[in-house]
Amino acid sequence: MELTTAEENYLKAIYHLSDGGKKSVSTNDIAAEIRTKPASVSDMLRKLGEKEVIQYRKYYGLQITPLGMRLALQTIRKHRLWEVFLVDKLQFAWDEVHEVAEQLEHIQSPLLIERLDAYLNYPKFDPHGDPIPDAFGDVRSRPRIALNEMGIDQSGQIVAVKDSSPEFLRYLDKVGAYIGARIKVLDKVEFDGSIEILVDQKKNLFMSKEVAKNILILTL
Amino acid sequence: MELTTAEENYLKAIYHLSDGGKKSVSTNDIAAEIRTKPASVSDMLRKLGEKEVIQYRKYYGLQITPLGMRLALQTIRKHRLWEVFLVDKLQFAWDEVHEVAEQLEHIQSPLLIERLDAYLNYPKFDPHGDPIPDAFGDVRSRPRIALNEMGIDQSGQIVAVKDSSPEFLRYLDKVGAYIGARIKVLDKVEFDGSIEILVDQKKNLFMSKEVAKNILILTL
DNA sequence: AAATTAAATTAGAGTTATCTAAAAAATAAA
DNA sequence: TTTATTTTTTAGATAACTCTAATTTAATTT
Repeated sequence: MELTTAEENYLKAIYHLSDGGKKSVSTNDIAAEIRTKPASVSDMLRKLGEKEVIQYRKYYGLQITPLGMRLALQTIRKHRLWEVFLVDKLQFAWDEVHEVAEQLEHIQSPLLIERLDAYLNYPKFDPHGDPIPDAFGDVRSRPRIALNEMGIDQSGQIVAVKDSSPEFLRYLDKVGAYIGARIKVLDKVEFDGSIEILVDQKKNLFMSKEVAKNILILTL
Repeated sequence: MELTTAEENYLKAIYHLSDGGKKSVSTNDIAAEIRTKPASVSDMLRKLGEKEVIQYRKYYGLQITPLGMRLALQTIRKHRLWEVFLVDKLQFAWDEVHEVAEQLEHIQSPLLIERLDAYLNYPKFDPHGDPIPDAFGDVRSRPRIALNEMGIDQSGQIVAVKDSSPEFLRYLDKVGAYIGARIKVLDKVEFDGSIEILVDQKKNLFMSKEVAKNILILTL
């Protein structure tokens, strides 16, 4: 089964929006994610249906097939491995990698990915803390909750971010919140959901709910 | 100036076939090189002419413009840097790199290429001995002649190969002819142009003219 | 110089992916 | 439960790249 670059991008978007096949996804959602028009999405869904990577009944909705799942995970694996390469080997900052990885993920060469994986020492997570599927598509995911859902005095470790936009990542750099940091919730403001945390037992950090929602924590 | 992947491939082919803008190139030659039909080439030449990367007068021929030269060299630079990466870092054999580099060369990211170049320690030649243009498109080319053009008793060093097909490169691996090897011409057969050489002062090697033509030597 | 052959180009059509505008179906509201 | 709204799909165009078949131009041969 061979997918075009566009098809891979749609499938990846569907995988992400459906949270790995769990939630249902709308045509409009996909259009927004891919930054295209709903009409284009409809057309592509028909094609993806014909290729049997999704099961599609028009007006009703879609479901990723096991084949589609496998292919989506393959693309995600490639994307995240390239991100690790860019950060670990080429000194990219974590907010600079997405766009380039978006291109690199479409390179077709199983040998290349095998070798890259080995060269990087079989990393389990990308620079944003997202798990890298192995060659069989298996994902070692850690149970994690958004920072805004933690209670006062609860402790944990930042393991990933939900939003990977350069704007958000640069903000985190600025305030010193990085993946791996130990944190403890000091206070929560009921009114607006903002939160105060202690980072690495030495630095107080105050942030809005909007920010906290995009920081994922492994609780201790 | 932005070129599509297809345009980059055509421009690269034109650059190679014209020997860097020296020789004239025919529509048929380009079609053969790109493995496409002459009709497609005509169409593309018109487009490349409009984009002013070549000067094109139909039925007469074409000439690369300085702009086209710069863009072609940029693509070649990327191709060869990726080849070095694949061989030096990912343990690819020199006959396995071409196809993958053909894809990687189209990744658009100036930062990526800068960083890759630095990471590889600013290599001057790719695994086949071809010079890598620097960021300004300057090429440090060495004067070199084909092995079949050398005279008896002449010595030199293998610096590059003309043919980069897996078949040819694997043959060279098998007989122990590698880039960097010191060689000396022991005998030449007038009848068929075949040649006998001494490799690294210890190994005798007999080869056809067809093979010798594709081995490039830096004479001492 | 006319006729033949070879090379290059145009015409017309197909594929992939996109769009706008219009129509159809499903959902929400009155 | 009819009406209104939102969502989704189809219809028809466009752009990039390719092809086959037909035509035009250039080069060769007689």
